[in-house]
Amino acid sequence: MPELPEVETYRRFLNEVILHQAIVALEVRDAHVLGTPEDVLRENLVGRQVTATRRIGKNCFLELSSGQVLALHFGMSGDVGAYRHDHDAPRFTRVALHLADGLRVAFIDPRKFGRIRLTESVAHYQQAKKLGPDALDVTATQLQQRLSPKKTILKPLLLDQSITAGLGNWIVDEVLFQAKIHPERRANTLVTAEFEALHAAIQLVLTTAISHEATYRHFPASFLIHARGWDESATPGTEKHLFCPKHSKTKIAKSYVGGRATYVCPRCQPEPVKSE
DNA sequence: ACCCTTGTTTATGA
DNA sequence: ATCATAAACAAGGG
Repeated sequence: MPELPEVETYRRFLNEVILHQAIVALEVRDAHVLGTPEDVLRENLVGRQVTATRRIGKNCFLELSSGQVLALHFGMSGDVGAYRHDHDAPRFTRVALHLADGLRVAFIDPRKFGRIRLTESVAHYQQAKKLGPDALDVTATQLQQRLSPKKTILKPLLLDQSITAGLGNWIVDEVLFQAKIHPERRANTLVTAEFEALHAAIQLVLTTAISHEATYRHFPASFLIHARGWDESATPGTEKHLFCPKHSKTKIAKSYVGGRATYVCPRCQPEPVKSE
């Protein structure tokens, strides 16, 4: 689930539990999630402390007292947790930082697409990974500048972390629904008012999601996410509320855009005409 | 047993 | 150079 709102929620959690405390041990339960060799990581972590936390898009950073930075990416299924006793370690804990006061901070990742690596600075990492401006910082003008030269369809561009960092699959669908723009519109056909609507929708969706700590069930009824069928009966074909939150008679359409599952209200988000 | 999945990287071909 | 597509990564859960 980790898109920007989840990662921001993780960052705030880490900021609460880990700041200004000596790291006394690095426990590696599965080295697969390490993007830096275990011994190098241990050398740079043990005896140091985290002085600040940062986030760009879906990446979380722990700034260390050594000046180095620990970069966390959560892949498809990453999470964080804290525990005190070994037998209380969350299931799928892959790595844990042991703190001076006995608390252990867990990097949890069932599917192991996440990575923990050391980097010299946040700026260096941002450049190396080609991350664009964070989705919460990007302005309507910047969006227009970055998107309008492109003739390709909008949704894959919004998922592209080098254009703007932090938007994932469901958020893009939610943003486009709130902005009333079809995901297959060509980016160069959007008018200024639509870039402004896009920007407003990004702000709305991200701030709403963060304020609910990314718990989907608590999102407003006006959100498309409730039509994705993630709740209760998630068996394909048996999804429950498949109707538009604004047009209770209009069924939400599911398709694949850029190879990703995509949900659209055909009435709120009219399909582009062929000439576009 | 089969199909789906929130992300990113890489290969391949147009 | 740009773009589209698919596969790969790994594994849980329906």
